[in-house]
Amino acid sequence: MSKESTRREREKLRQRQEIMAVALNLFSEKGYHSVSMHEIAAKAEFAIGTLYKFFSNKEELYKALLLEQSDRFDAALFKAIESPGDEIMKLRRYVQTKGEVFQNNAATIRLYFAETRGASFNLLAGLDQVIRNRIERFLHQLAEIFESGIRAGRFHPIAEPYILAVALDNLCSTFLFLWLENPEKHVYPENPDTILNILFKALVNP
Amino acid sequence: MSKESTRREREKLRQRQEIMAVALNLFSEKGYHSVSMHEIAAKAEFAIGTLYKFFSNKEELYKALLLEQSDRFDAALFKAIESPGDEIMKLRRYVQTKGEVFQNNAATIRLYFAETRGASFNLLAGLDQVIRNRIERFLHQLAEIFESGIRAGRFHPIAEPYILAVALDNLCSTFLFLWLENPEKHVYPENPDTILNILFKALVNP
Amino acid sequence: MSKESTRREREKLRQRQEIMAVALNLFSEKGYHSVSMHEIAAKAEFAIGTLYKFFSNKEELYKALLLEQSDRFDAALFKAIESPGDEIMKLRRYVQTKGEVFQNNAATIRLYFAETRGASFNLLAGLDQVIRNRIERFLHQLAEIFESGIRAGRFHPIAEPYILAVALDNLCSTFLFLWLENPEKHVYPENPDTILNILFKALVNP
Amino acid sequence: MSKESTRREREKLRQRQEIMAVALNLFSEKGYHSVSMHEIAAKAEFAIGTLYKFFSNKEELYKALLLEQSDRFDAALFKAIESPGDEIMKLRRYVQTKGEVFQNNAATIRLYFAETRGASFNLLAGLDQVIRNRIERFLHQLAEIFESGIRAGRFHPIAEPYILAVALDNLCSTFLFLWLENPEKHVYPENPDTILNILFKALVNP
DNA sequence: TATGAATGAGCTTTCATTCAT
DNA sequence: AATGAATGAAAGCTCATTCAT
Repeated sequence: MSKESTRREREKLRQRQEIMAVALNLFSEKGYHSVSMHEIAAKAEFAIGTLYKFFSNKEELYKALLLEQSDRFDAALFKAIESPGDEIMKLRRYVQTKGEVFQNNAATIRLYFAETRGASFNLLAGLDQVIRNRIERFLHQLAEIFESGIRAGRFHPIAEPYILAVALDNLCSTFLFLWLENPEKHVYPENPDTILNILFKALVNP
Repeated sequence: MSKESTRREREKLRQRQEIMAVALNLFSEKGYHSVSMHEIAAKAEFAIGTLYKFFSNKEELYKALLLEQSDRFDAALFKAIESPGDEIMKLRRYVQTKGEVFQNNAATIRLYFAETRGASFNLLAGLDQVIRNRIERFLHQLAEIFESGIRAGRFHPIAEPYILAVALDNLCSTFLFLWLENPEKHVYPENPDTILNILFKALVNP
Repeated sequence: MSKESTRREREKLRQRQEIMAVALNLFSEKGYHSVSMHEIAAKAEFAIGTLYKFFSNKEELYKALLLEQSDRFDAALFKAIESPGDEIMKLRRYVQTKGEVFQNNAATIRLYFAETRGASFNLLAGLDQVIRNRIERFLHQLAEIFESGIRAGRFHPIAEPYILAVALDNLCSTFLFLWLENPEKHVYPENPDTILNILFKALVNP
Repeated sequence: MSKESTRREREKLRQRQEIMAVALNLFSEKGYHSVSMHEIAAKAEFAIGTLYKFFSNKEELYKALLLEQSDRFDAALFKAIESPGDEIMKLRRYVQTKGEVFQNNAATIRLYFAETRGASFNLLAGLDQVIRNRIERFLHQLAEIFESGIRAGRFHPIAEPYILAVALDNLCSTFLFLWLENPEKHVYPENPDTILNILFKALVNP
């Protein structure tokens, strides 16, 4: 009986993920408003009513999608900066992991930026508050690495740690967007130092 | 007689701008798809038919909005980097001007990023080709400043000029988005050097 | 003063006819519903308000058009069958006149059949009652010719005179429609007897 | 299970026919442009969306209507002229069948001629090409009967067979229209010979 | 429990008509 | 008297959502 219900639950979860996978592809390809619930149902080979058993409305499906993906990314990035090593190693791993995550989940990234669909404009706004908090928490964690490096005399205190965290994250995103937009022309550097050097090395001659 | 027709034209222009102002606010608040032409008409206190006298359809109204605003921004930014002075002065003026433009046109900026409305993900995609070309042209102009600085031995050649241009531009945008989203918490630095230093000064101790 | 007002009235009539001429062309080209009052106004180089000075609405303009044209056709056909001569000469003149009228007024004929636009289906229905009465009156006049011919022993009484009138009129229309539809292939016979013979000569061998 | 799906399909077909019946009545009463999809939906007691499940747009519904009816008429008329017998018997049966079809399907006939909805004038133009071909094919078949009669020496060769076919067909239509418009006053002759005599017997005394 | 037929609010757009100038 | 800017009812159509089976 417990086994039975477990099997059922597993089956349900599998169906839920099947729907989300189809929705992810469609939303990232065409944008939120250009995908209909019927289209998702048809491609996932479920009845439209079944979709509404799993997600109470279109918005919920969309949010669940974002949440699930953000979860995976967050875990991977947290893991990268929490692993042992000095500040430079941690940043290096962060740059590398962010690149891998982006490149292995192009559809999801597109989803993030495909359509903010609401009162929002900024890369964060329009996302679920849960996701925004998650990103904020991560940036502070990243800032702590800079702070620790500065305290250790390893980094110059050229800006506030949080500013530096935002700057590094943004620098990575910039390279990744260039790559996403035109993979032939722009390559996300395999060596993380290429990006870190923009922060680490002096641009202006002394 | 000429006076008469001038008054009419002025009146027409005023109405057109009134519609655009209302549309700008609504689109930037709620996104393209969540604003109806009736809503715009009602808020602008015109009959729905009158909107269609000025803009042949919703898409045209939206594009006209983007184009007009992009025009103003482009002019301001070009002026900033074309004014006399060495490379550092030009970049400084650019950072400052971009900040002013953003902060004085928050609604417009929201519009730019409110909704890409398509299968796109990148911040440029989904925009009118005219605007994309304009942005691209500007980035190349910005890249030339870096290139000139490198040739003059004033900058270290730590990355390709175009990459540096994109990086600086995105760095500014990122801080401005943080400010836009939460003006109390995040302040766009009044001193441009705060941003430029991230690129200009060594982060890692030698 | 009387001269003055006469000149004005003439001018007004000229304008009215100018509008009707433009409307006739547009309606016959595109059909009633596919022509807008604005289109007519623009092509006639009048303000839209001016059209409404002459015709209280679109329907009225259309009806006026039909009425005026029907007037001209009716006059021509009546004249044809009222002119002196025996029954055969009258019918001959009728066939010839109907041909000339059709061929010289293709646009108008198209107008008649372009769109019945109402609860109607038949070639008469949907037309103004005035026009229907006019046509009915004409057919009776035509029937009288057949009756007179039969009474004079000049025609076989193979059917009621009214039936014969309808048949002859329809025979002419048939030839003319064939011609209208494909002027190269089907020619309306220059010699009226070609049509009359279908009625006048035996088809079945005795 | 199969029974189940059959019942569903029958139900669907019934609904489709219900919509078409309502549409037929409305279109034939008021003409294509003067009937709205909402009106059809309301009268058929369906939601507007349901109409669009059956017919992808208004035009399709209209065409489906014409096609279905034309199909039935075509079959009946072909059957009439293909049944055994000499040319006169075939023509007689044709005249009779056409009369029956018209009189039993007044609404449909009205539909055919209710509105050509275009720049067309001719009774055929504006119809679907499929229907026009069907009519054309039928007229040629009818022409062959005349030709065969002429070759057999049974008919005088007073005109080209195709012309005679068109003439007979239009003659029937004309009388049927008179009847349709005013059933009390004009009677479509019960005896087909009344019409055929106009073609078959000499009108003018020798 | 899963289905998908049915719903109808709400969208964009057109155009006959009005009326202040 | 002539104008044409302004109006808004109403059209065709879509699609998120519901609920009887």
